Amino acid sequence: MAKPNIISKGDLIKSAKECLVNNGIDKFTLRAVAEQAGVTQGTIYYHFKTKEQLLLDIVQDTCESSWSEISELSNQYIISQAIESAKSRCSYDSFFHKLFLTLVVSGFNNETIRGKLGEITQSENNALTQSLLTLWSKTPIDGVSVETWGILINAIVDGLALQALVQKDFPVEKTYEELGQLFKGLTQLLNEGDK
Amino acid sequence: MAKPNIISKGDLIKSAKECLVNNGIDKFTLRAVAEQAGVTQGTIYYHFKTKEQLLLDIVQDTCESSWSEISELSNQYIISQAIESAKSRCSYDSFFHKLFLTLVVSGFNNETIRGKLGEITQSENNALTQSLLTLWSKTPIDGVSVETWGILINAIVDGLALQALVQKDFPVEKTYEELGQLFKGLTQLLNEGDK
Amino acid sequence: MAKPNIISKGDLIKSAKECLVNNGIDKFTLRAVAEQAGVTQGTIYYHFKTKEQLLLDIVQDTCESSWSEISELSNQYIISQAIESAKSRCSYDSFFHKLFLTLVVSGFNNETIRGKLGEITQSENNALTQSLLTLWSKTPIDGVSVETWGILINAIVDGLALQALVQKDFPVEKTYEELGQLFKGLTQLLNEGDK
Amino acid sequence: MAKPNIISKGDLIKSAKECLVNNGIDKFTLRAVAEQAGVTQGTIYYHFKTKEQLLLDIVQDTCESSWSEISELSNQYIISQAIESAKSRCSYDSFFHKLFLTLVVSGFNNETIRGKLGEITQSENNALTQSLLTLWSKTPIDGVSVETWGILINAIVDGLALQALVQKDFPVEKTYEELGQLFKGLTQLLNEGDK
DNA sequence: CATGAATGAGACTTCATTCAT
DNA sequence: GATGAATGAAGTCTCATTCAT
Repeated sequence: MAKPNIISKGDLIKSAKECLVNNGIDKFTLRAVAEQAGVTQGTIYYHFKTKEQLLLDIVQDTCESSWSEISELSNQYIISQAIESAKSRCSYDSFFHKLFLTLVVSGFNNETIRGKLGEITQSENNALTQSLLTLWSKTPIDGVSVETWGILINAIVDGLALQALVQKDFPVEKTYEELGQLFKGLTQLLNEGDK
Repeated sequence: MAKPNIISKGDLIKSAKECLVNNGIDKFTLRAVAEQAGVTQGTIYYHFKTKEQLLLDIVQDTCESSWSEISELSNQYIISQAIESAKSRCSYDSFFHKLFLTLVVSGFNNETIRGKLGEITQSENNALTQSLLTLWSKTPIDGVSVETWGILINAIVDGLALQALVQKDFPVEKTYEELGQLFKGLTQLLNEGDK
Repeated sequence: MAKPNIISKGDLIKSAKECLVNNGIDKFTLRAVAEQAGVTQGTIYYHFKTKEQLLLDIVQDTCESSWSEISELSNQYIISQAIESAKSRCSYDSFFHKLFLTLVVSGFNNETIRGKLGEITQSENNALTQSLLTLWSKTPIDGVSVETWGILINAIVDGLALQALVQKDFPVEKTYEELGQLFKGLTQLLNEGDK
Repeated sequence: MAKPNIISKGDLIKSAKECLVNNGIDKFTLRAVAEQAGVTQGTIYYHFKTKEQLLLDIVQDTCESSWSEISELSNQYIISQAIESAKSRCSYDSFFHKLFLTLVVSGFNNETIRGKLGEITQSENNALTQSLLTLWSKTPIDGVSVETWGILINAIVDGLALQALVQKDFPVEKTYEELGQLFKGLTQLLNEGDK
């Protein structure tokens, strides 16, 4: 009774991600993943040695997606566009941030996961810093390195997402609007300082 | 064979928190909690109707602790001290943030938990805004309301904690030092603007 | 739905032994043991940490039973009675030897089990040697130490049991009858030699 | 992607035997056999209808090997050489006896296997008896038929092997040395009796 | 108050087996 | 001939939960 459906590893990972986000971490069962993907549990074990390996592959996949976005950012986009993208993922039901935070929490007891998430976060910081450098000749506020600005922006994006995830009526629109103003203000400071 | 040890609900909650943070969410079992507290599983059921209720009580307890800290903040402390306290909890092994994020992730599938965490986050925002108002007569950067500054600071604190949790060598010291400089810088802007 | 039936570890081990012998080693499942004992699988796990531990306890129990028999042998019985007892366990459906051989085969991949079975076998050898020494002043055949006679008798008993287990029509009666004659003959040799 | 390796049934049986002995009966899986043989599971199903059939073929093959040895024994070798060969297979890691006992235990729940093993054992007994008859004109001990001597020798060989399999420091050398003495002694008895 | 024995559902995992290619 | 993808039943084990004592 073997149906060679040829379901790919990628398909399974996608189903697994949905499962993880929709069912929550403690109902993230292989049975649920199998159902979601329309295969049997055995099939999952044909592709992934263990549940942990599946989770690891989810992390890997998530990081790779992030990385490709980051690469585009550093090359083509400027800060304002990065923030625009962050805003679009800042909501009470953000798939992206639910997934990310769930993985972070899983990582608390799995150094491999934790390490990978750490790397990707650091890459984000670096990319943001590079982007800032194309915008600012120097820091707009003395004592705050552009490197740290990169870290802070990333922190703000994650921190706001976190708030939006727990506050149904979080003012995403307003906050991001003013965050934009903040950047304008900072950039203006630089120009004034030049005179 | 009943030992009238008189273990309090609070003791159990404390043990449960430790369990949750140390063992991770998927090894957060009632047996583990019982062992941690030095009682049997039955005892837990004497105090909590279900496991979910225990989790809810953990959230409640955590929120209450937070609330009492917030109250102190609004009344007695100023921003710089709040930040100092945030820095002390920003580390790779932060019990507080591990607990908080674990609860947030649990909340993704439990509106009660999520709601409580949302409330407490909002309270933090408000308290920070109040604190800022005692420091700043108006916003240091046009277009960014003091309310939003409160939100942003809170976001930064959580976002930095998140980074520190996944990056073993995250530069906590340096980042918080420069975050301090940022505040000084902003406050100075206000004073300059006054002239 | 907890019924405090108070089923003892010993009861479970007994059921497990029956299961092992009746169902065979590859159908020796915990479900089968549970059914045999009239409890649920969970109950088994309450008493034994793992399936392997249950098997180990079966071995231990079997060895202890053997040991108590051996002790009686050395103290009260003489060789001929030991052989009588061996004969009674020599059959196509011998519970004892089926169990023993099954454990031996399990031991091929478990040094703990193997070690215990080795110990008990050695004890049997020793006991037999002691028994022989009360019967024979010296060896009836030059060059064969009484120690070795002990080993050989034990080997014969096991070897015959093995044959009986695979040959439906093995002549147990006749063989043991002549084995008795053999001992008589050997003992007689000694007496003749004395003259 | 079919590799016409032309792996023979015999090769698979050999791999399966190794698997059975090395991994033990409960890790005797078709996947393991396939790996051992360097083919995929499907290939095994091309050659054997079921796993049970493979096991049966292992038994068959083992019996045939035994039979050819036995034939040689009856025709060319004398008892002392048979014993020499038995000694060489009497060890803590005897592939032969591990395999044989494993098959015996499997046979407890499979009459086909059991029957075949019974037959081969009986053949061994007969061959030994025939060999003895070329050596002894009559039994060295009254009341013990030469037929029974054949059975007893076979039992000793298996029984000693069993002991060696569970006792790491079983005195194989010494025991077989004295077993040789025993035969010399018995043969001498005959000669003395002739006078 | 608290325990310890028991449960039953469900989790992860393995494995013999099938079948299109 | 042989493979690899898939299945589904069954196995080991965990865990929230119950309840008599």
